[in-house]
Amino acid sequence: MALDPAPAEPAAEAPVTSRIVALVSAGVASSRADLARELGVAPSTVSGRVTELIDAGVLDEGGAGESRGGRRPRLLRLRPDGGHVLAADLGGTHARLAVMDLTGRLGAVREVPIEVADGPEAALAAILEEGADLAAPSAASSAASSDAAPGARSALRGIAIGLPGPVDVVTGRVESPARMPGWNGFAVRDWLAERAGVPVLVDNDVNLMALGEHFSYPRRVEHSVTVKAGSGIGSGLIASGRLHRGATGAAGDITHSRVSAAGEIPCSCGKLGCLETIASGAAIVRQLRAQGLDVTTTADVVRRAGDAEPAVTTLVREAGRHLGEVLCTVVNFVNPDAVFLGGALSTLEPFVASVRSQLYEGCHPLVTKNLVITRATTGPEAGVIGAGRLVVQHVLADPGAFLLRD
Amino acid sequence: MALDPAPAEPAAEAPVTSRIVALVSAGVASSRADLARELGVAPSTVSGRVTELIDAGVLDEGGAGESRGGRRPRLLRLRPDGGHVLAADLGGTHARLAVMDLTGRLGAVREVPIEVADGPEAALAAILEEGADLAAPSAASSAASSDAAPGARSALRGIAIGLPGPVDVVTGRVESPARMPGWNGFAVRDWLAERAGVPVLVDNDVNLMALGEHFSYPRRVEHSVTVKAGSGIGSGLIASGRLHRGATGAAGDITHSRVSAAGEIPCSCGKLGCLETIASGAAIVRQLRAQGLDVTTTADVVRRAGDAEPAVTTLVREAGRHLGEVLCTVVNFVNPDAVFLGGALSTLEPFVASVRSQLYEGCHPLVTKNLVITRATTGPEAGVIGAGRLVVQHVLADPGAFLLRD
DNA sequence: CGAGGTTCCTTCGCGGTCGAACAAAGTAAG
DNA sequence: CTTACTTTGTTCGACCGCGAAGGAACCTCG
Repeated sequence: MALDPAPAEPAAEAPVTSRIVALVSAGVASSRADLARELGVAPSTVSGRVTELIDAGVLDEGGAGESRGGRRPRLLRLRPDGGHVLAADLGGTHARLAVMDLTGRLGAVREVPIEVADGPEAALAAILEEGADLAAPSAASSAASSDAAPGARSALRGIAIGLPGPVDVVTGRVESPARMPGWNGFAVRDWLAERAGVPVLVDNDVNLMALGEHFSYPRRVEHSVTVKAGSGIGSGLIASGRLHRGATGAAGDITHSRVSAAGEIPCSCGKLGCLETIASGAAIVRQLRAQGLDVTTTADVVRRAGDAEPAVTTLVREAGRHLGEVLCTVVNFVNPDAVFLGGALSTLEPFVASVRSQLYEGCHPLVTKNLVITRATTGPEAGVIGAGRLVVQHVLADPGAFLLRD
Repeated sequence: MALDPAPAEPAAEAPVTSRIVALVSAGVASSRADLARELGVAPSTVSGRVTELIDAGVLDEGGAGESRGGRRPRLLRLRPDGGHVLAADLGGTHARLAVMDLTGRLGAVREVPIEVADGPEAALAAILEEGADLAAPSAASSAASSDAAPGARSALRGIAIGLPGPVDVVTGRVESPARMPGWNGFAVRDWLAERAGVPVLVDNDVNLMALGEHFSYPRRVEHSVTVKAGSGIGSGLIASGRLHRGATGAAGDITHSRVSAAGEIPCSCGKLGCLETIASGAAIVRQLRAQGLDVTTTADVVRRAGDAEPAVTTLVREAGRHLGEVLCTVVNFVNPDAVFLGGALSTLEPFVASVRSQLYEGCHPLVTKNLVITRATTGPEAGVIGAGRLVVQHVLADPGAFLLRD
C-alpha cells in the first residue's frame, strides 16, 4: 500500500542556503532576523547558514541598519563582485539574450537573428559569441547605480538556455523536436558547458517562461498555466510550485489539440484540425498571405495588428478564441490560480481579450472565481528572466563551488 | 526572487514511520532491508523506526524468511489485532460500503440503496448503520485464513467517505454540489466523527478512486489521470504522486468541456455542448428513451450493452469517443504515465476501446509512447479501496495514537 | 542616567536522517 | 569443513534543521 496522499503542507522547499541568497539578492530581506521571518525558519538556522555564506565569500556584512526599536540589524548584501549569468531564449528565427547579475536583476538584453534551422553548432556558437559581447561593457551598463567597481569585467558564472522544443533536462539533450532540424539528440548542455566552462541549464522555452512568470507574480501562486503564443503555441504547467514535465517530458502540449472550428489544414504532427493550424502566429501569417497581404513573420502580424488593421485584428481575435477554447478544457481540469499569457501574440490586447472571454464563458464558475488571467507580467523578457533566475539559483545553490572559481 | 524550481528529486515525502507501516501492511516489503530498498532510505533509518514501531506494538516480528543468498530476513508484519476501517463510496442512488483491515485488505463489501437527494443526515445515518452491520460478523468473514482470533470483534479505527461532488477537505464540508440537494455546506466530517468517535476523512469520490488506482497499479506510476464514467463524468489528477486538487478544489472537471459534436442540450451548468450532455450515463439513458427504449438508469444501459444490443452499444461507443476527444487535450497537456478508466461505463469493452482509440489517434506520439490506458484495475471497488487505504494510512500515521485506543 | 522593554543574533541541546563501518547469519564452492 | 561471498541488520559519528535560553545592542521613559 504505497499510498502517499498530499499531507497538510509539505511544500517542497529548496535548500535554505539557496533561499537565503535569493531573498538577500532580491532585497526582500537584509538582516538575519528578516530572513528568519521571511523564510519561516529558526533564527539559529539562518545564523548558521549566513556565517557559512560569509565565510564562502558569497555574502557580505555592510554596516548596521535602522533600528526598529531595539538592537540595530547587521545588514547583509550579496558581494558585488559576484559575476553574472547569461540567459538565452531561443526562438525559431531569433534568440533573445540577456545578462543577469547574481541578484537576479536583468542587465543588457539583446535580440539577435539566429536561424534554428542552421543546426545547433551554428546557433549555439552565435549565442556564446553574442553573449560574451553583451557582457563585455561590464554588466553594470544598464543598472547604472550599481556599486560594482566600474569597468570591472565580472565573471560568467553560468548559462541557461530555453529551446523551442522538447528537452530532456536530465541529459541536457534535445529530443525529436518538430521545428528544429538537425538538433535531434544534440547534447546542448555538454556542448555549451565544455566551451564556456560554467554550469549550463537547458530546458524548454515555455517551461522557463512558466517558472519566471509563476514566481515573479506579486501574489502567491500555487498552480499556474503559462501559454506562449508566438509563431508556435506552447504551454507549461506548474502544480504545487513544481514544474510539471510529465511522464516523457512532453507535458504542456496544447498545440496539437483538436479545435472545433478547425479547417482541413494538415498539421506537422500528421493530423488535421490542430490548434496550431489556425491559431499560431505562423497560421495567421499563412491566412493573411492567402488574402493577398504582404506578411512573412509573426512580428509583421503583431505590428500590423498594433496598427489596427481590420483583417489582421480579426484573425488575431479568432486565434485568441481558438486558444481560449482549448484552454477551457485545460483550466477546468487543472483549476489553476493563474493563467499567464506570453509570446508575441499576447502583447496584443484583442488576443488577450478573446482568450479571457472564452475562459470566463467556457469554464466552471468555481474555477474562474479567483482565477487570474493576465499577460506575462515580465513582458517579452519572461523567457530570459525565468532562465536567468533558474541558473542564478543553481549557481548559488552551492556556495562552495561559487568560491572555487574566484 | 522567490524562485523555487523542482530540484532533482525532492519528492515531497510522507513521514518515514507512516510509509513503513504502509509498505508492510501492503505486503510490498516484509523485512527491514526490503523497506530500505523500497523507500530509498538508509538502512539505519529503517532500523530505528522499526524498533520504535515494534515497541509501540504496531508491528510484529514473525519468524525468518527465505534467504536470497545471504542472511535470512526477519519478517515483519502488522499486528493482526489492529481493528478495521469503514470505507464508503457514495453515488447518486446507492452507496458502496466496505470493511478494510489495517493491512489494506478488503473485507466484506455491500451495496446499499441510498438516495443522495434525501439529504445528508438520512444518507450518512444509513451508512453508519449498514457499516456497523457489515463489520458485525467479524471483519474476518471474507478473508478466511486471517489469523485474527476468530469471532473477535475488531474495533472501528476510522471512516473514509467519497462523495459525488466538490468537497472542501480542510473543513470536511460539501461545497455547492450540483447533484446533491440539501448537502451544500453540510459538515459531513464533523457529523460522522461526532457520532462514530473515530477519525473521518471526506473527499470527492473520484479523488479517492484516483488515489486507489494510482497506488494499486502494479507498475510505478508518477502521474496519472483517472476518469470515472458513470451516470456523471468526473476525473482526478495525480501529479508527482500527489493528488492535485487545484486552486479552489475543483480540479479534474472534464464534464463541462465543450465537445465538437455536441448537440443543443443544455447542461446543468447553463452552457450548451458539455461532454456531460452526450457522453454520461444519464445522457445515454436520455437518448435511448428518446428512441423509445425502456431504460431508466445507467445500470440498465450497462446490462443491455453487455447483452450487445446494437442501439445501446452504438451510443456507448459514441460516448467513449466523445470522452476520448476531451481526454486527448488533457492527456496531451498533462502527459501522464497512465489513464485509468473507472465507473460503470468503463466496464464495457466498447466504451474502453473507443476511448483508447481516440487517445491513440489524437495524442502526440511522444505522449502515447509509454502511456498505459486501462480500465480501473480494482474494478467497481476502486472507490472504496482508495478511501479505505487513505484512512488506514491516516490512522497508522501516528503509532502512538494507535496504541492509545487499544 | 539607569531601568526595562525590544530587537537582533548566537549558543546549546534535541531529533531525524544519512553514510560508513561492522557484526550476524546465511549460501556456495573448493 | 573451510573459505569467500552475499545479504541482513545494528552501531556510531556527522549534518541539518528546530526550539529555548541567553547575551548584545539599542530605544524609551521616568
